[in-house]
Amino acid sequence: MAWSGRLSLTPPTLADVAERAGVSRQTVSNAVNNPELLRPDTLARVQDAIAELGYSPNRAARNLRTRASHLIGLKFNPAQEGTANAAMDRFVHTLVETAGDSGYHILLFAGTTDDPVAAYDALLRSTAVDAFIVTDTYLGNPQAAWLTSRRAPFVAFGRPWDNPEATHAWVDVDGAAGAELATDHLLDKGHTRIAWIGWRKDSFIGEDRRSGWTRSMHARDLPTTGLASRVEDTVASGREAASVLLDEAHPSAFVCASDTLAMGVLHALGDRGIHWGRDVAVVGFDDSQVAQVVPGGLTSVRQPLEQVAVELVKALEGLLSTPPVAGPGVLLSPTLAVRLSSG
Amino acid sequence: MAWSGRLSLTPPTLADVAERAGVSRQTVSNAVNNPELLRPDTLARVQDAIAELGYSPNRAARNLRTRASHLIGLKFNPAQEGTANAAMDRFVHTLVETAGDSGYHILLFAGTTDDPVAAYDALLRSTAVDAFIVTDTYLGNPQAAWLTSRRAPFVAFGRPWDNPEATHAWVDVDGAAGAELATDHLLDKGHTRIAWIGWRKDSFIGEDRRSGWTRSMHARDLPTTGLASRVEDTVASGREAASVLLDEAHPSAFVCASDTLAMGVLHALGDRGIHWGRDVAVVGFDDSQVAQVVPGGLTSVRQPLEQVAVELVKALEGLLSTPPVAGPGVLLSPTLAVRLSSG
DNA sequence: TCGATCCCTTGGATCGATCAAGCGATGCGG
DNA sequence: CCGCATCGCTTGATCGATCCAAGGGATCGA
Repeated sequence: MAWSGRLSLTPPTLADVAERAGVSRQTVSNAVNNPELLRPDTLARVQDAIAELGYSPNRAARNLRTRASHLIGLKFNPAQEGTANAAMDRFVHTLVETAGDSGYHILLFAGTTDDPVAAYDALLRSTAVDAFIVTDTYLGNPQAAWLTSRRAPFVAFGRPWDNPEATHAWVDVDGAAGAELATDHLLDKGHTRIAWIGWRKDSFIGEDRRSGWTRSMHARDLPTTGLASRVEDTVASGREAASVLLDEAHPSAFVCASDTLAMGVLHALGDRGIHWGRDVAVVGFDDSQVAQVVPGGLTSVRQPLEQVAVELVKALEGLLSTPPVAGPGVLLSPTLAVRLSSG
Repeated sequence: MAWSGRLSLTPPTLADVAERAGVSRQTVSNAVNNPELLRPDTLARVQDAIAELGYSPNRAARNLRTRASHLIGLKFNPAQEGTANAAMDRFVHTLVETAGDSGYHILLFAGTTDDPVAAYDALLRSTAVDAFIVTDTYLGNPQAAWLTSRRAPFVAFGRPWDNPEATHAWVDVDGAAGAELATDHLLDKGHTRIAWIGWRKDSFIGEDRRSGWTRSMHARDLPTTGLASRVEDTVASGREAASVLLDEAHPSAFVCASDTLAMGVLHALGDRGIHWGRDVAVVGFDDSQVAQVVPGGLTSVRQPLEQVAVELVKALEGLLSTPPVAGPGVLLSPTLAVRLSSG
């Protein structure tokens, strides 16, 4: 506060504080970074001076000397229009908070689709960030391999599906367990013909979630053939897939790989005057805002994004400490947000 | 690329490039910052060396010398659970892209609710950011006044409702025009009894949007008394308000201050077996993902967030140029995304 | 031939913090 | 009383880019 009233617009420096407290610059530096090195009375005197002047270390200078920026790079991938996947919002928020508690800020950057590593490269070369959090792992992950070869510290939100040999740190949510949770929930409600609507086969995440559904069905010796459909992640294709399944397989419940697809199912049911939640149960995936506000509510698998953020930051702290501590992967379990759509 | 293969893990410096290109450090610096000062052939030679070494200026060093970080601070306010307001997502994305084109990155930080300016203060004092984009202006805006007194460059997304004298730069969307657009649309469809469900009176934005509805109604000499309701921004209160209005005022259409409230209206209509879109029209506000994926689609006022981002960055560039150019406020017009809920 | 550009070099200082070495005072054992 | 380690603090160098001032060499026109 103090210096804002002064004539000079430049913030106070370490030297200013030193002069005021009657000590050397280094002592002030120690007061800030290694207080235990100072005698209590000196420390108090320096802290008083710091408070009086409203001193805060200059980031640029500190970054230059210590070769660290205390910034974590995050490529911001927005939700697609017309889908229900707004997980980024909730995730980023807790990430910002958690990182902040550890003294890190999040630096957002945009990526060009044609060259996915260009933006990472630019930030690394200019030493603008200390590490990255990589989230766009839906279809393989060229960034991870590239960052590894570059020896750049990073943690991935998402398993290295395309490369089981990968040794980097990662945090992920067990999608199979989520789908299993959803299917078990429906089975417990008495359903036996439970259909699956998921993504196309080239999606690792989609196949993972699907495996939870099969696992759950097979555990009760129920058939799955003819009950599954794999489509694009849009409301329209979810609606179409549901329509076909209703005609051909007569399911009494649906589990979907996303809330977007689940909305498509609701749409198809509405077309036929079927009362969803009463006549046919529907469960989505991601617990998006859509699931929360649609009349009656859509039962949906909820990813523990807050926990994910905490684990990511924990892993990053390990990587950035000296010596670096490389943790193994962390797999978290989702929960089920039960609402009226599942009866 | 090049240096990543070398034994040394330190990135190349300006001096390295200079040596390789056979020029002085100053010339390399000029090649990067003032290319027009160099003879074309020298420039090419230096650029080759830069490319070969994979050189990129060290941000920390540059920041220290130039007293600029090329970072824009943005407090990340997440959408509330259970509401449909995920505008942040779309807004942040375009902001990151637009800022990136101008050489700026976005630094996210979290704010504590008890002291709204503490986080701003810390970043300013440590010279971590060059400027701020302030978005949380729903109920007055203490940050703006504080930042002004601190002489910190910033642009607000949202008008200075609580202080018309404020001189800072801002960008906003004309909420009244949006509500007017929505109401006119319904009037054109033949509706005359159009109800309004908005926020509590202490919300400047809510009152602004409401004024668009009254303006539109009065322009056609239609009454508004008894047709309006002011509640919390939740699905439940929207539902309740709609229910009361349906009983007492028998409207044939609703205009809402948010998609969240509009979802509440859909809920209330569903409760009574009224077919929305056919029997009763509904229009929401914000064009959230919910509006886009709800079966049939919810007609909604769409804010031009991409334009907002562009204008914000433009204003910031003005503020950060020398001499600073302070632009006046910019008011943008929303559009209407028409879907089946309005017939 | 002289001077005026133009393009680049040279050497240095600077931004503000941290690192590494060093120095005086104190305490303790021999 | 000396030697030596320890504590608490100071001093000079350093990170890498930019800014500044002065000047040198080549080219060109007068």
